[in-house]
Amino acid sequence: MEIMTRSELARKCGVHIETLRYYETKKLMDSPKRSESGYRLYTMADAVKIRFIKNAQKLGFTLNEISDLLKLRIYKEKSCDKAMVKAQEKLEDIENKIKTLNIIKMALKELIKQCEESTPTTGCPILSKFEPKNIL
Amino acid sequence: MEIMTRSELARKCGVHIETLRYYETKKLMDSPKRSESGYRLYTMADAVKIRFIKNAQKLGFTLNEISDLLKLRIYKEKSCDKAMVKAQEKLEDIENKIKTLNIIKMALKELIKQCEESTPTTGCPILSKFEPKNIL
DNA sequence: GTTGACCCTGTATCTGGGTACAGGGTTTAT
DNA sequence: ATAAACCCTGTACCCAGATACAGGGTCAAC
Repeated sequence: MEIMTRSELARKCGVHIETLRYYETKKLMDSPKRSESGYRLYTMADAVKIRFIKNAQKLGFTLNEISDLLKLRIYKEKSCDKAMVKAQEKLEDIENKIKTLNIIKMALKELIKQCEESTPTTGCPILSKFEPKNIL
Repeated sequence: MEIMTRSELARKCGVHIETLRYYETKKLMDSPKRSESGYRLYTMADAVKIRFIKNAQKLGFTLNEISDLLKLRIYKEKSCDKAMVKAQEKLEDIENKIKTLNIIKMALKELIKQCEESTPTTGCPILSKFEPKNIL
């Protein structure tokens, strides 16, 4: 299992076969060695890389950001500071997203509450609340 | 200002001119009346609709979902129940997103903490944490 | 020795939410 | 009366992150 074909690596890592080629064109994976007949030959190092990418995605990093992280991984010396900065930036990013979603959540809850309290004659507050200039 | 041209409506609502045509093809806006020469003629009702769409987007609704909401707006009678169900579904949706982001936030914080505690000899924990099979 | 399961490349398509541009017609101001 | 500033249509392009498909080559099994 040390050397794998494209579909084997894809299955092993739980990704679509075409995703591997996609990552290759995106320069996230480097071009693998080829067999005589041109088949891509992957190793465990490639599996590790895929997991790296997928794990970073789970933390909300985009493929472009992951590309930067992967470059850090190559220059292991002194890369920790940079990786930490990126992690901190991403943390702020995530925290901002959470704040925004909380505002949205409150607005939705308020709408639903008003809707529950409304009388049939006054029309739907949800629909009419969407009409003013600014709701958030 | 009762009757507006495309760029006037766009400016008034703070959207790109082409967005209006885009919404028209997406059936979010109905085709406006035309002048003799074929120019689109918009009214305040269209401005209200754009605001409706933009406000619903702020609450995290997709254009497809907004399309459904707009249909409810037409059949005002008995539409409140349906609108409330959609709002509740969206609320759950938002709450799930917040939960996921909180998990991500915690994972990032943990990584950063480990990074701060690490010694230069052990390598970057952020980068090596991205390698195992499951990090969340 | 042929059938089926792979692999290759290039290109197209998808979702979502737009934006841009070409090639033409119109309106408005000077 | 002509130039700027609009408008029209159709189509292409953008981002991200893939996924699909066509038309061909290869490999392993029976």
